[in-house]
Formats: sequence, structure tokens, C-alpha cells
Amino acid sequence: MSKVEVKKAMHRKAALSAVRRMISRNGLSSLNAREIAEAAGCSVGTLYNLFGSLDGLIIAANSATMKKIDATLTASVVPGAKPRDRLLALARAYLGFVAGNTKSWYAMFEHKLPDGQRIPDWHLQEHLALFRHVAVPLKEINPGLGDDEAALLARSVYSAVHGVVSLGLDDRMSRIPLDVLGRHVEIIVGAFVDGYAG
Amino acid sequence: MSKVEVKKAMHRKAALSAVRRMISRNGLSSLNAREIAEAAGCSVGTLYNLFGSLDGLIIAANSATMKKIDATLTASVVPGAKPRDRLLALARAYLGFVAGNTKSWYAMFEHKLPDGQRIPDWHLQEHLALFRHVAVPLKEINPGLGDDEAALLARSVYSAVHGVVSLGLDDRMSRIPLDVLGRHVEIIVGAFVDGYAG
DNA sequence: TGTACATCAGTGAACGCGCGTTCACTGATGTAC
DNA sequence: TGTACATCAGTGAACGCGCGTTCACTGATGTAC
Repeated sequence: MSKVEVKKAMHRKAALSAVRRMISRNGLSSLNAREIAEAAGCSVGTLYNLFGSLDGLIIAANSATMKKIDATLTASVVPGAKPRDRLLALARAYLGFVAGNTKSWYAMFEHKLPDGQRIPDWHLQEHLALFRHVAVPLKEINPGLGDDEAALLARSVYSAVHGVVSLGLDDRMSRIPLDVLGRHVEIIVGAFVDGYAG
Repeated sequence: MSKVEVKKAMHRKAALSAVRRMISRNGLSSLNAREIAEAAGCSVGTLYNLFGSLDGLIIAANSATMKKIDATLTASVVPGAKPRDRLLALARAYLGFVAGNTKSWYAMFEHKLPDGQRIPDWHLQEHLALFRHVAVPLKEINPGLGDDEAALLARSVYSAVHGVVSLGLDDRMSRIPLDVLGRHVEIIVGAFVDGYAG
């Protein structure tokens, strides 16, 4: 890598971590290019050279959050554990991540592009990859499930957990205590397993 | 009512229905005072006289959506039906409402006030009233549940359904077919009943 | 009933701000000879 | 190695737009006499 390329990479890294820090502190709503540039130690122009637009930068940050979730879920799997327990472990891990990274997590769902623009496909794929964590043990439990059916089911399990966590930690209402959320999440997952995939 | 009061009430009605129509068509993101005023047949100043701010107007619109959901849920109850079936009917009714009023429904969760401002208490109460629809049959099924516990549980059931519907109908990914969503929602509700409240 | 005055909802042009984005310029780095 | 030139990342002041909100003014309605 030439000196120029190294510097560019460093700027990219600095910008990304600045944005991620800002999002994790205050969410998306108060983000703006000038403050990001200041926090990253570069100019707004550089942000545009590197990421094309503010939305591009936010997508990059959200993608980093996704990767972190993916790693957390992957780490939750105890090799050799029963699929049912692995599903419960996934749900617990997800809840733990959300509780510890609420703003960053929320940003992934809050972020909207202007009319007519689509989220890049590689980023959508990252979402689908999350569902796959759930689909794998579901299919072990019920090998009769087709791929498509398992994928849909996984998405709904994920969504149900997402909903409980999402409204449970919503700022606007009183937050539900974490242990109660944990119990409710496990009920949902257990129910899906016993009532449908089992 | 004096002539002045009648006119004021008519403006209020016109503004509210204009906003609701606009939200149901395009969601919150493209709302703006000038277009609302034009659609309502009054000036922006009048909107401010009547609702104080754009946020006030949006809250009024969201409150109307809430009332509609509440009425839909109330109408879903077949007198004399078993509590379990009533819960399932509630979930179906909710899903039906969301499918038919996606943008308006989404606006309730999308809308955020500027930092430091709180949603008025009467509007939060409307949310809690929704949970109560769920709490009532839950308590019938398991009379041992305390009020607080039932309320938390109801909120989580509601949230789980909310999550499934919310991500299932998310524009950004491919939408899950309505009948599949319906099945998944019923699984969740049934599971909560059988596995916890039962 | 008629007249003069008071009130206050309604008006919309103008204000002000935030902020995404651009682009002419700078200067560090790389290349050619 | 040294010099002249080319490239292109980096810069940040300035642009432009959208839009929430205000407020001096208008005129319809209500009130007093």
C-alpha cells in the first residue's frame, strides 16, 4: 500500500469509528456531517470522497453493527448443544447485545433512505444472514422443513424477539426490566420450537 | 356554538383528516405544514392556532389511528368466546388492521419528538389501553396473575405480534405473505397462552 | 334595529436555521527522466 | 540522486434547499349602547 492508500484507509477507519461512537451515544437523529468530520479529524469533503454520502456512511456503520451482532450470535453457540438450547442461547445473546448497544441496534431499523433509493444488496444480505443463525437449528429440529419455509419461520422468530425487545426498551414508555424481557423472549422461542417446528 | 366556534371546529376536522389522509398515503417522512394547509383548505397559521405545532398535529393524527385500532380490537371480541379464542381474534384483528393501514400504523412508532420533549400523557395512556385488551383474557386464563404481571405479559404478547408484523411488512425486505404472517402470529399467541398463562 | 367598537381566528410572506452537498483550490505523494 | 511535472486525496467556505415557525395585519363575528 502506498502512503496515500494508507492515509486513506486511516481516514476511513477514523470516520467509521467516529460515526459508530456518535450513533451509540445519541442515535441517528442528531448526526450531521460537520460533527462527524470534526470527531474523525478530517473535513466533510473527505467523508464524501470516502463514502459518497451521509447515507453511505451510516450504512457502513450499520453494517459494522451487523457484523458485531453476527459475531455475538456465532459466539453464543455451544458446539454439540441441542438445537433447542442453541436457539434459546441465540435469543439470549441477541437480547444481551441489544441491551448493551441499544442505540446502535436501533439505528439499523431507524435508518431510511430518500424516496426511490434502495438499500444496497450486500447490506440486505447481512440481514438475511442473521435469520440464517435461527434457521439452522430450526431445520435440525424439524428436517422436514423446506429451505424457504425454514427461512420464513426463522424470520418470524427473529421478528417476534425483535418486537419484544424493541417495545420493551422503547424510551417512550417505561422500560421493561431486562430479566422479565429475558423470560418473555425465551417463552416465545420455546413456543415456536414446541408448537411448530417440533 | 357560535359561528366562530363552528368554523374553528370545521377547520380542526379538515386539518386532521387531511393529515391522516396524507400519512396513510405517504407516511410521515414527506409531511410538511404547507401541503397540509393546502390540503385542509386553510393557512399554516391556522394549523398552529389549532394544534400548536406540527408535532401536535401528528400526535392528534396518531391518536385517531389509535382510536381506530382500539375500536377494531373491541369489535373483534365475540361475547362468550373462550379467552384463548378471544386472544387469537385480537391478534388476527390487529394484523388485519396493520395490513390495511400500514403507513398510518407505522407513523405511530416512527414519530419522535425533539430532544427533551415528552409525549403527552394522555397519548401514552392510549397505548396502555391497547395492552389492556390483551391483559383481560390473559387474566381470565390465569386468574393467579397479578395486575402488574399481566400487564407486562400483555405488553410482551402485543410486542411479539408487533415485531412479526413490523418486520414482515417492512418495505426494505421482501414482504412476508399475509397468510404466513397470520399463521406465525397465531403460533406466538397460542404459545404464550399454553406455555405461560395457561 | 342600527352604529361603533372590540375581539380574535385566520392569513401567508418572511425569518431563520440546520444541514447535505459541492467544487475550486492546495499540497502531499508518486512518476518520469 | 535531483528536478520538474502530474495526480488526486484533502479541504472547508459557500451554496441551496426544505421547512418549522412567527407575527403584523385583515376582516368576520360578537357585543354594547
